[in-house]
Amino acid sequence: MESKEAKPKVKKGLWKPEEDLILKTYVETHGEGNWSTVSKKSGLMRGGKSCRLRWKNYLRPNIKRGGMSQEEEDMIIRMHKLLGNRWSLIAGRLPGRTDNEVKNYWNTHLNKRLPSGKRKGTDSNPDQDDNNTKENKSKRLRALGDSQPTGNTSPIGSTEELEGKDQEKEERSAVSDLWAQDAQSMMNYYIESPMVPDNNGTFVFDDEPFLAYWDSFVLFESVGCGGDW
DNA sequence: AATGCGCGCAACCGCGTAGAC
DNA sequence: CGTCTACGCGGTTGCGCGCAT
Repeated sequence: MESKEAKPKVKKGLWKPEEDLILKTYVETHGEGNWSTVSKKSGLMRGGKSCRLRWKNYLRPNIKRGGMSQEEEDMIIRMHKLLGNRWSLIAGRLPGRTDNEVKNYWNTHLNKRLPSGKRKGTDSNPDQDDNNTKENKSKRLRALGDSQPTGNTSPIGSTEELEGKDQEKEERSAVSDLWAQDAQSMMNYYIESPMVPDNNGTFVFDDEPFLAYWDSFVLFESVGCGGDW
């Protein structure tokens, strides 16, 4: 009974060191992308998603593992207040950190520490709870505009499709207001108490990182979604 | 010393979006 | 223009470890 037609082709579970080595070698040789073919060509019996996740979260160069610094923690909290559960965006501002790690860190360390912290699975910002349902997810993405390096759609592009959709307009307006308020407080915060360079140099939030951090906000504002704060 | 419980982390799953055909 | 495929993101689950009883 071993030769079954429905044998599981895709391996699951924890990655073994040898699997890591295979994947790392393969990606370093052939580059990222085409994850669906990586498993076949490299000999790994893993799904493309699994390979991509493993590379992105653990094998990629410059990955920083281990405890978060106070600055990183503070950054996560403030970014989450601004962005909600936009883990990839938050992680994008933390050099060497991945969205998965940020997400886990939030769920396990930060969420419970906050006054209104919720339990696992309902980790959204209370202020934005209604906005974090799957139903509204795509709406929010369009309204906020994703600053993905892949060059995603402009938030403006979808506005033309909103004819008669007052609900979406209201939502966009509400989001805009929220951003304006929080951006203002963010600006005040960094003006009054700017980040200082970390002792070990792992995290610097002084000049350029600050600008890099703000570029998404500027992008958002510049596309006409926000007011002038 | 053994058992149970809780916590943290790694990985999987489903959905949405973008690009190719 | 419509359909298909691959990629990326966020939510959720399961496993392993450490601590308390």
